[in-house]
This record gives sequence, C-alpha cells and structure tokens, in this order.
Amino acid sequence: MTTFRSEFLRTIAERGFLHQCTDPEGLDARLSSGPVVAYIGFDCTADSLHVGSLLPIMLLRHLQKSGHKPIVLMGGGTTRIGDPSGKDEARKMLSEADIARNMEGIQKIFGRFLTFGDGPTDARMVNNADWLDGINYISFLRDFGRHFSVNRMLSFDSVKLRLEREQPLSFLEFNYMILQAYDFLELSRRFGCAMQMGGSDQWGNIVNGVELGRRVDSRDLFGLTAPLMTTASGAKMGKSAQGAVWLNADRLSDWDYWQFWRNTEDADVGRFLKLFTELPLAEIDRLTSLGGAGINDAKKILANEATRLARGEEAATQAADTARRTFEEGELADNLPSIMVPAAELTAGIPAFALFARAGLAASNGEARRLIKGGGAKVNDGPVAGETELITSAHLKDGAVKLSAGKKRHALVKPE
RNA sequence: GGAGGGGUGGCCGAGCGGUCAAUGGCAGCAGACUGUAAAUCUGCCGACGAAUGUCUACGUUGGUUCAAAUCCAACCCCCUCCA
Repeated sequence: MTTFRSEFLRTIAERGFLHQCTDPEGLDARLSSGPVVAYIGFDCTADSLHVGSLLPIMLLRHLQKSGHKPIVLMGGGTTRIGDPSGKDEARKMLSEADIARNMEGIQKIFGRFLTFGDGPTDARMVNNADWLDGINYISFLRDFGRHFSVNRMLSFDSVKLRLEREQPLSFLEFNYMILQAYDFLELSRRFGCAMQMGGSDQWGNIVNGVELGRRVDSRDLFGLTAPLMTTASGAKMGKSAQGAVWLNADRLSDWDYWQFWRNTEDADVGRFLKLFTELPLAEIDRLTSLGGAGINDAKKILANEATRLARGEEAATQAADTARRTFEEGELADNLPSIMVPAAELTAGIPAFALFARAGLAASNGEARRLIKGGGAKVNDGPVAGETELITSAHLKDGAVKLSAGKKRHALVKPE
C-alpha cells in the first residue's frame, strides 16, 4: 500500500487497523484537506461493550486525535426490532427503558476514549431510533427501496454465505443492510458525516451506504473496515474464564481486566500493542524484539496501557501492583477481588465448596466440588483437605482468607 | 396450500424403545511441563446432596408402553422444491 498523506490513514495503516477501504486515494485527499466527520455503529443489547468492540473504539480515538470528528451511532432503533443475527434464538425484545439504560452504560465507556462536546472535533453520540422510528414504510420504499438491487444484495457475502449454508435468513435481517445504509445517508445529511468505519463483516453494509449516498444525494462517501479480531490461535477475542471481557468496571473488575491482557499469547503481543495501546511504534518494536523472558515485560506493559485507557491510571497501577505481589512475591495482596461474609457465619465455619462458589471462583457448588477434588483449589496457598472442609475464622490471615482456583484466579474472603 | 427434510447439552454433531445425563469434536476449567505464554499430555465438564441418590433436560403439548431423545398424534419453528 502507498504511503498516506493524512495522519489518520497513516496511523491506522501502520498500526494494523486497515483492512478494506472504498477509495483510499480519495479518502486520503479528503482527510488531508480538513476535518472529516466519521461514524461507527454500535449495538446496545447490553449495558456494556466487551473487548471485541475495542478495535472500532480505538479507530474512533485515533480519528479524533488526528483532528477529525467521531460520531458514535447507537443502534437504538435497530435494537428495538431485535437483532436477528446469530440464528433463530430468542429475539430479545428490549424495552425502551432497557435501551436507554444500556446506552447510558455504554456512553460511560466512550467517555474514557473520546472527548465529547460541541466543538468541531468533539465526539457526539446519536441514536438511530431518532429517525428509524418515524419511517413510513411506503414512502421509505419509494424513496430508497428503489435504489437497492436485490440481485446485488444477494451477492454480498453476508447473504450469500447464509444461502449457501442453507441457514435461515429472515426478511428482517435482509433489510438490515438497507436500514444501515439509510443510517449513513441520514448522518451525512444531519452532520455532514462522510465516512463509515466498522469490522470487516460490515463491509457489505457500509458499501451499500456509500452507494445510497451517491445515488440519492450525489454525495461522496467513504467506507473503511478493520480486520476481524482473532487471537493467534484463531479464537474469537473477548472471551475469558468468566465469559465476556467487559469494558465497564462494574461488569469486570480492574484486576480481571488487567489479567486478560497480561495473559495474551506471545504471538499476539506485538499486534495487540499496536492496536490497543498508543505506544510509539519504535517502542513496540523494541519491546517485541526482546524475546524470551522479555516478552513477559511486554505483556505487562500491554496490560498496563490497555487498562489505563479503559479504566484509568490508578486502576492500572493498582492491578499491576497486585499482580506483582501475588505472582512474584507470593504475598497476600489486598486488592484481589474480595467478598464479604458475615463474621458470625465464618466463626461457625463454611464448607470449602460453598465458599468457592460464593467467591465466584466456581459457577456452582458442583463445579466448586470438582475443582477441589481435582486438586485445583487452594486456601491460603495450601491444599484443601476435602470439599466439605470447614473454612473458619481460624483461617484468617491478615484479616482475610485467600482462595485460589488454579494459579491465576484468586479471591479474598473477609468477615464483616 | 402441497411434497420432502429437519429442530439434541455454550456451539457443531451422533444416537433412533431399556445398559442415555445422552458417542465424538470445539470451547471452557483444573493438573503436569513452562514464562501468569503457546504447543503437548492427563483429568473434569447439567443442578442439588457427605452419600446409595434425587431432580431437571433431547422444539411444545398430549398419548402408547413396565420403560421414550428414540414410537404415535396435534401444534410451533426452520430448510428445499412446487403452487
């Protein structure tokens, strides 16, 4: 690929964000000549986003940092219909209150990565329910439906794959790309938005939006996608022991978030440093060239930087400190995730399995039992005699009992 | 509306009257080896219970049977073809 003149394209190309672009030269010229408004759409089916969404969030951050205006589009309208993707499982119908609450939670995350406001390069958040809700079917079809060719829609990967695999594809879902294309048009009209970004799976939808803008308004719109994030071993990103790796602190502790990055596979470290931190490339090259034990230092830096972005400076240093004390010095760090247990209960004694389940180290009593039987459970770094061994206040050390599931997952039990 | 195929645990996918809490793979958890990595090997992997065990689960609801994921009926949903 040629060298870009615009800071934004150059940055994201160097850092590995760039997968496809509708018109790289045109976009480069446009970005070089002044601030550009660009957007990425996000679902609001949950009250937090997970690491899987981090890539697009970082794209918006780089965009803003290089002097352009990011728009965060919340899919309030589309969420209301129920996201039909991912087969036929129950389409959760979210109430407006749910959606509003989810948007609020998600907004908190963006506040960490973007600067919101009314200035020329300040980010803003909009909800597509604002225009989708009021659509009149007939006039919508007449005004916009005629610009879509079914023949062409059928040729898009998202649709084609489904048909080839004989998987269900509802009309609703088929219409998704039309609604998304319409979002782009609407944003270009309202805010002069000229670019849509997204994951590579959004390519078809984005291209449709670009074309709709040209046909209806003769606008020059641009589309850009980032590669789909997987780990080097091919797994989807964002899953951890406990499930999704949430960006919101109230869904996943700072400690666990830091640990997620600390446990990155060797082969991913360089790529992740480029994508999920803002360290200069030279520094990243230096870190990843260390090899051997040095790669562990690179992982710590990755964890620190990534945690700092999402959770703040303090959270990052605390998590790093806790990790150092827990893993490298083997002492009891009081910043581990902890649960409170009534002092009286602890005096009476709680069966080990029940305590592990309560501490969140096992999903059920049965799982806790298996963990203990399998020898993976530790109390105060010592072995557990049996599943039913009573843990009492006699086990308190420095005011807490340390439970461990394996070498990495720890929790403290404190009396209250 | 007609004909055919199908709906099984987080996912994929066997089973097709008892020995089925249901083969296998993926994902996950733990152990060994290491570097809080990967790869590899081993164990675990519905819930509850100290436990013989109990309960819940093979689209839904009924039925046949001593016994049903497996047979029958109706219904719901999906796929393909025809109208």
